[in-house]
Amino acid sequence: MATLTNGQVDGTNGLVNGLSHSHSPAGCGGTIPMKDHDAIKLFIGQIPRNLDEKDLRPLFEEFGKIYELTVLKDRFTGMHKGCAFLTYCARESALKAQNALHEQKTLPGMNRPIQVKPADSESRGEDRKLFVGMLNKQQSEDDVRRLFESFGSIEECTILRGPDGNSKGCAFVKYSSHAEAQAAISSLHGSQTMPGASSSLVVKFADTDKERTIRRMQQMAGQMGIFNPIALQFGAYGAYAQVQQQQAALMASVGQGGYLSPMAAFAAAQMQHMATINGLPGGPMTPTSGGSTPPGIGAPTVTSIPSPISVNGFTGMPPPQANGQPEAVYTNGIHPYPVLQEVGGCFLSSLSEAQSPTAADSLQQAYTGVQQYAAYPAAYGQISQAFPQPPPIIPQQQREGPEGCNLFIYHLPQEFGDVELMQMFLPFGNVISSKVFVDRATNQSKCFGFVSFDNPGSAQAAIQSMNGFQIGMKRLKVQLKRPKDANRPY
DNA sequence: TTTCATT
Repeated sequence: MATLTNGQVDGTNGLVNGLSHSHSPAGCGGTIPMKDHDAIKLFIGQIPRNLDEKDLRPLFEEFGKIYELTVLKDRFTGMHKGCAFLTYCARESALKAQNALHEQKTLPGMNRPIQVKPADSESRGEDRKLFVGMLNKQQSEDDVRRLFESFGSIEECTILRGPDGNSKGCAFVKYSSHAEAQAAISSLHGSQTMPGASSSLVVKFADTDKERTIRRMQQMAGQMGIFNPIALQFGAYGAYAQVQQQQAALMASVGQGGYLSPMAAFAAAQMQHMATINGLPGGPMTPTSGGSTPPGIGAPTVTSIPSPISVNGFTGMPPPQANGQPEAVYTNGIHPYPVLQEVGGCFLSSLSEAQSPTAADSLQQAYTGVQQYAAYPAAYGQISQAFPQPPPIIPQQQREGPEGCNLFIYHLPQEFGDVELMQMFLPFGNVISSKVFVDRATNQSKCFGFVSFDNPGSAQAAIQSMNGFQIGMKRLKVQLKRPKDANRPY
């Protein structure tokens, strides 16, 4: 059917031709719908983005009277998100639809079958969903089910696959209860090594939204090209344009206390930072937090942050305490640069419920990831400053600081030169020198270098925030430089 | 080795 394979649906019959029996429920035209008190809201996934409510309605109406059907759209762009919520007047209709459709049919243009299942809001599934890693890539969903079925009733089992359909060697398994999931972890985690897997089976609770957010931010940081100094200096304003939309999204989500897309947060924070540095007004980023918004959830309160125009302004300046976090959560009381940290705080404020001294370790862990994330855009701000304005102090000569002030940095991006290296570390203090080592023959960076500060505190702060910082696929190694004569036996 | 998406 050409209409469908082209993804062109005329809205009156396109989809139904393939899927429904053109049956209309009798007796419900024109009535005001009422739903049962035990109705179930269904989540519908894998919907082609060119189908709207009126296209979808016929497909679902055959299972009963629809109370509400809403295609999810981006709040600002209006972009179809490829999924919908569906509530039938009768609970029974939802069950019938789920049975008949879930994973049973692939809509035109989609490469995975339609999803019809209770919405997250109906159940709260996170605490019974497991991530299973280190599977053999040949193992099917059924194989995984067999492995897990003795611990409880499995509601969902999905092998993660790439675009080519190949297994990524991991899966999600959702039980009907937390206890069942826990039992599976106890019995299966590390219990065996699948042929071809590089280590033993991993069975753990799947990431929470927050963990996923953090993971995504890290990935995004690698993707956006912001670690490439060329892109940084010449592409900053292009990036600015690209993300404006997302900034708008950030504003409203923050204002409404809604979900904050990591991309939006990241982009907005960058722009905020740039605006601040360039002495521009913060645009529409008026903090709207208040009322029930928890501390730290507000828009990054740039207005409350001293303008970081002075390079020295970064030195040892204690940032505002987002969330009222105790000092203890920062190792040694050393703080990353404040601007993005507040955005970090935004994500973390909810991670840090139920604070207690015993929670300090896990908090520290949580902070480490975000702190790392938080740190770079500070450097980014500095670099963007270099674009419209003369660059900050460039060291005229190699100077080594006192012991404890000199850092060795490994796994630098290939493109990084002395200046980029310095800019990356400026947020932590006065950089008195920076040197990337280059291959004499090729003039290519050897991807390591040295940075010297004028005081050990700055060096420690830099280690704290930048060691392990993910850039693309690599993580920076940032440690104290060994004293000159160390490790020389002669 | 953490998903395509959950107002």
